[in-house]
Amino acid sequence: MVMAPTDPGPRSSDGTRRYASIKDVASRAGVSYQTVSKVLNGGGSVAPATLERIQRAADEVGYVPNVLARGLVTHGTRTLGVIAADPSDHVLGRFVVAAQTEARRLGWATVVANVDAAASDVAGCVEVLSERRVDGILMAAPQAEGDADLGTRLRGRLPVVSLHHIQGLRVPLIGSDHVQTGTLAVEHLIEHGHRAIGVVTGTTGRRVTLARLGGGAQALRDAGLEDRNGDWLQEGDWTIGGGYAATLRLLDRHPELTALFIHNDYMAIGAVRALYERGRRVPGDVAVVGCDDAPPARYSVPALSTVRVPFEDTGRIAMAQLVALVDGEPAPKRSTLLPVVLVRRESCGCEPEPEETA
Amino acid sequence: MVMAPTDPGPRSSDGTRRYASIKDVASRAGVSYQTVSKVLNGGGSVAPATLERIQRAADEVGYVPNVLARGLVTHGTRTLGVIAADPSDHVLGRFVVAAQTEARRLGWATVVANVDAAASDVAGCVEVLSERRVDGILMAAPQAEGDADLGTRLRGRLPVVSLHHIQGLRVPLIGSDHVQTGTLAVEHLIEHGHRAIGVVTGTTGRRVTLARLGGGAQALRDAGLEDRNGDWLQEGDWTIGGGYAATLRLLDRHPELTALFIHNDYMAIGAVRALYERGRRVPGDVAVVGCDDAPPARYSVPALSTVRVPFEDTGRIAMAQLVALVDGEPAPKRSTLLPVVLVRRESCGCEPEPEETA
DNA sequence: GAGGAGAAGGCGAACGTTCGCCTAGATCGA
DNA sequence: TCGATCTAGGCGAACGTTCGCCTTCTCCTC
Repeated sequence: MVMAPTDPGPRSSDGTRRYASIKDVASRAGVSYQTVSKVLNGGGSVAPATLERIQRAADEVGYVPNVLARGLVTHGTRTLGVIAADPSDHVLGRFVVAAQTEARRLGWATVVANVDAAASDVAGCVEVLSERRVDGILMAAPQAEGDADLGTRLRGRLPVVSLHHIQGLRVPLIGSDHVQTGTLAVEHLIEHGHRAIGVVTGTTGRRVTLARLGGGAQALRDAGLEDRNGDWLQEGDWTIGGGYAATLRLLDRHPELTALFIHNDYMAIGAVRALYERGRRVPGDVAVVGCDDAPPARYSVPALSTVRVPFEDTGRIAMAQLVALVDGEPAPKRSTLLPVVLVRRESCGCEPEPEETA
Repeated sequence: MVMAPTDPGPRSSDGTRRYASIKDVASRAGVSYQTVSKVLNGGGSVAPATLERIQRAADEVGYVPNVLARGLVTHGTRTLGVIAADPSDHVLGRFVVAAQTEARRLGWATVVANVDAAASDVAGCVEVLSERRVDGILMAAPQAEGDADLGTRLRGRLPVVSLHHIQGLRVPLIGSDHVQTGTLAVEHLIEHGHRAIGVVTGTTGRRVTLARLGGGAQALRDAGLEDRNGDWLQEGDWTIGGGYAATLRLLDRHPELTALFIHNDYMAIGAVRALYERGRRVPGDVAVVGCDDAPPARYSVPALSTVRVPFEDTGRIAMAQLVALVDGEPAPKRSTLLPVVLVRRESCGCEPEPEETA
């Protein structure tokens, strides 16, 4: 009795298991390897019997195409790179996953290079991606906004679509209407009768921050109120802890404040905690409106009023745009701005609207 | 006057900008391309002048090595793949980023393939990664635990290190001590005098869930209490909303409960909300202990007592282990279990310990 | 029964690298 | 002066594909 081999796959000269190549398939099927290539790519004319034989052979040896070799000759990898900021920021995480799902739907593979919170290594990410000859890049690392190098590093080599501005490089931007976000939030606080409104901002200088700030200021002017600046604004860093600390500073400077506009929901959670520790009730003493509609917002106590940002849509559309770009369609002339919507819950003082259960 | 060319880089026959190859560098430096290869890889003996000339030429044309071509001949890409569950779960996000940072430190590049919450496409991820001939895979998609195919798909081709069990495949596992997590949490509730302890579990059947459950049961037995099952246990799905709903069910079945052990902090946030809506105070009426020490835990109102899980360490160690494996070191015989620690905050009824500011 | 069309599949070259081996010249010691 | 040794760099082949073109059959039509 002959032992069945434990593994039919081909081996290298040193005996280790090797990926089967197109040639292994060919010799097993008794054809030239070019014919195998033909079959695997669905082109050319091949007799049904041969086709079936080749397909079976491929299965038997466990053939996995070598994208490296293919890319070498086709000058394309059908792979898109995503440079993502620290994905534990759920907001970007959702964006990235939506983008990847869309890419797969369109027949493209994606690889993501994550950069840590400090964005210390965007350059490294670009390198990793271009060494692998991705066909395009989706930038989702707002921390890299100030990176002057990035523009030159990316210059013209590859199609790029970005969530944020890139210095020295004109790329299609996509995102939501941050100005509107600021306007909606502050308008709503004004409707509730608030005049002494503090703001916990995102990172200073970041475009989102500027836009949300600008939208808020506009709402104040529209209501005939003066736009107070200076220490009515405190900088946060998008984290819960940052929001907590900024709120504490705000309360020290302006104990008379009755409302808070906070540039994201995580900071808003920190803010609510800070208010709680200082004995202020939300919304009784201080009303709070955040941004993003992060998952905890709805379930906080009190439930957080916020401006919902369509992250999934953004990811989907951004990726679709990138694919179009790679396919040679002209870049859109203007940035894409998705609208946002105010979600009234408890922290602003509204009777909450009914929400369907998740 | 001659116009300076806007871009010195090489172009393909159709006029589009092309990546410079080693041959472009060679002709510019006046040497054979093999010599360029020698220089770029730091091997061989080359005259200092030539070396400098080559390096300058490489800079001038903006040479970026082609990992595809290199991989073709070296049979290795110095790239590790990570299969990650939906990274908007911050907990996995932190793990992944830590792992990637470690890989970079060790001189390896990483690409991550994200799979959505339903884990509908782990197979696709494995495919994407093996087509790209990554040298090893780090699995971080607990949703895929039940995937029977996965094992065969991965079988023996590549070194794998995993965060979770993979059916039909013996791979080094790494994670934290989930049994201890359960024990610590329930012990602590018992210390506070609780006897009627409800549990909101993670996804049924998942190993983490089983382990945390087992640890809790052990704590009860050790205290001479009977381990109540059945409807003292309600299944959540790790999300805030899931925790909220499970807690509501629990309160319906057992209004007499005085404590809750919840298998992660996000569900715990939902639980606190549910208790609040039913008019129960935390910790006054019901004590709550979660797991993970997610960022919001510390800043919730009340601050959430929890069992801290060392995600960053896990990611770092997992990646280091994978690199070792790829480098040919023998696989560790036993799974790696990192210890966890109880963090007493407000929701269990303790005086909170002082914490340093983040 | 010659000519042509179409089907089936083979062949060679190229993609951008690495790697081992080879060669030409310089240096050196006896 | 001869050969040995070293240095600097060239050469050919291979990696796993794709792609355009070529060859051989078979079958049909007039």
